[in-house]
Amino acid sequence: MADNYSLPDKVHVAVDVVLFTIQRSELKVLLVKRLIEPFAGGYALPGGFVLADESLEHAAMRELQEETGFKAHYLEQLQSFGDPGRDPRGRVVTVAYFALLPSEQTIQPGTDAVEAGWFSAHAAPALAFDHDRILAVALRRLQWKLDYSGVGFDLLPDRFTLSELQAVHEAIHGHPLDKRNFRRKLEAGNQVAETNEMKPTGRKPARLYRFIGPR
Amino acid sequence: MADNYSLPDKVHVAVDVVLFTIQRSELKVLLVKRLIEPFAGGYALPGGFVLADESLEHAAMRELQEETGFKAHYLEQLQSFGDPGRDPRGRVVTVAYFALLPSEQTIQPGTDAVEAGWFSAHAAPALAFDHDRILAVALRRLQWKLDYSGVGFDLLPDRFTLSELQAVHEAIHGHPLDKRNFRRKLEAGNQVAETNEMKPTGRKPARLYRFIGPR
DNA sequence: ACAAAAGTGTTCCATATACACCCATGT
DNA sequence: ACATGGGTGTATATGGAACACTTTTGT
Repeated sequence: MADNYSLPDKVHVAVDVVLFTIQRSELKVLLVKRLIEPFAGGYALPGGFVLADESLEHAAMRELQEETGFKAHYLEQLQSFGDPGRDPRGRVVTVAYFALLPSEQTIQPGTDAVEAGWFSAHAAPALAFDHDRILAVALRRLQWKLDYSGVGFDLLPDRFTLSELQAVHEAIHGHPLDKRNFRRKLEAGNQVAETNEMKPTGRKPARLYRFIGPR
Repeated sequence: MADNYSLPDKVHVAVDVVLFTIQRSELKVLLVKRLIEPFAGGYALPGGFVLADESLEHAAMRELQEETGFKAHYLEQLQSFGDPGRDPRGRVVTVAYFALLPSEQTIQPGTDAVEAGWFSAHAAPALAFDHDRILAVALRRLQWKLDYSGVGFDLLPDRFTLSELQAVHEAIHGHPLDKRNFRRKLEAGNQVAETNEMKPTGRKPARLYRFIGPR
């Protein structure tokens, strides 16, 4: 770490959170409406500045909670974005986070501070700052993680049917999957265990499963 | 992005660079000796503070160049580290970068500003700050990228033998690979093309290859 | 009875792994 | 001539992809 340079006190650090959920088998992302300039009236990812004594993760959780009322079920760092000029107010480096919310909890957000809402993740409106780019990176990461870890479970309640889980995967990848292949892979992965409970579906009842093992 | 919070002007932004190279079939990482407190006399990753009007990538390249004289062949963002307390001087969020240098260029670094040197990446000394953690993350990323992209080529001169390339993979993964399987996978990947040149090896000459196609 | 989603196996193909010998050169 | 690393093929195991019918319930 160089000590032979004076500190540039004008660089600020923010966090932004890409919170995904599933609603009616569609992948949604949480956006907030900006009330003030710049980009007033436009949509942006929830986020804000990091406080002097909190970790980056804490800042991400706090901003999400304060701005939208939601508490993410899964949170991981995505990438940092710091091009000069990405924020017209000054030099802001943002650490982007990627978060998931189980579908049961996606009630409409409490409009405490700002207007927030769920938008189709695959067809989101144009966003403020470089948030389009951040969203695109988050989407790719989500698709990737889905195949290589059990991250899909964080989008469902703790008891779920296999068809519901498959719908999550289909919504994220944007194309249909083969039911039998999907189930075989799940068995092999030892990530789900059946329960004794059945879910009445209106037609033939479906067995409920629960998540086990490491994600 | 929250506007209802005053900006915490005490958060500084730095970059740190994990520069890998191959020397005598061993994976090495570039470390600098710290001349002043904190951690004076200890080793650390090269890095320093981001200037007000440069991109994060630019800061990474600049600090590497200034501190060690090296110019990375490949540079990509790794992850950001920002726990309060990671730097005893104050609140510093660092954006870590991951970089590669072809083995031909790993002459001893110019000791302009600080003492720098190459250390075994798998058995590096204890590092200042949280740089051990950063190095560990970089190593995992390197191993991962090696299998899923042509990143290994950035560690070799632009003409290389297949045995040299295999040695790079073995050094990074830390275990031997099967020669025929390794070569078959390369062919399938369409990432290398043979040249007409042969490299005299002291024994049977080896064909030189060059990198083609996307990495 | 019928509509609708739940559940269940097999075949085929591609990719990964294990393994051993001859070749060309410099000394 | 011999020592050294360069170069080459085959057989087996494993994982992914394609594909259709029966079952159970509510109406």
